[in-house]
Amino acid sequence: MDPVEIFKALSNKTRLQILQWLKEPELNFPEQAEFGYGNGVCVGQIQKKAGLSQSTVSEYLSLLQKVGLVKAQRVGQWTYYVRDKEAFAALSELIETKI
Amino acid sequence: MDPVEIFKALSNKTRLQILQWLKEPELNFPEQAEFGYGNGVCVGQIQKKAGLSQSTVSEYLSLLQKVGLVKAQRVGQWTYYVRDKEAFAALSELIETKI
DNA sequence: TAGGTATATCGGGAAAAGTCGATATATATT
DNA sequence: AATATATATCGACTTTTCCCGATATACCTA
Repeated sequence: MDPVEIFKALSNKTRLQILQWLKEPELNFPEQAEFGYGNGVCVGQIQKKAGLSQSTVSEYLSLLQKVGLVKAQRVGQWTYYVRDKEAFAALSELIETKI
Repeated sequence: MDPVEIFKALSNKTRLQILQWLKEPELNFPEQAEFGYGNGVCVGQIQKKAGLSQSTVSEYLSLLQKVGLVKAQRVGQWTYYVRDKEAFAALSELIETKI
């Protein structure tokens, strides 16, 4: 858990938006319904909603995963992403107690 | 309160360090003692401890103030900075509830 | 008002981040 | 094996950040 890297990851409007969307997947990614939400939301859905290029969104997601804010899971040809709730709780705690 | 700007301000080792120092001024800025801690810690003390140039530290502090993480107060020729506790509480809250 | 001290602002060069299109890789289907 | 689809990686270009020295401004004191 490197705070500087985490804050860098959060210093971007689109990435922040993605995280907010992932807070309520059913609401924000209705097209994901036919594949279920059990594993998370796949890159394509997120890319479509973000409106940036496929490569950019893929990089953003892997960055968010690298710093631990989301978890990724490959299922078939899809990679599903979910918000990591514990990471946010830990970050919140850190902000009040350490910074 | 613009989250992206706040996170940008926090995305720097030195700025993060300064905020941590300001959490315990008596401990981290003993030389400030002779002027008291009532108003906060002045730029010179912070600059000396950070080891970066005067201009850089001055800019960092005014950036931290712009996004609301610290409060500044001019007293004579000195500008004193203090951590804004409420801002951190609000940020912590935002991280758990909105992001 | 002249000089000293503390802080702020400006201009710039180097490094990092943002973003893209092109291409590579992994998996699924025929 | 060939093709199609989803995702990842690469190379390039533009914008932003980092950090400095030089200079300006504000305030204090003689």
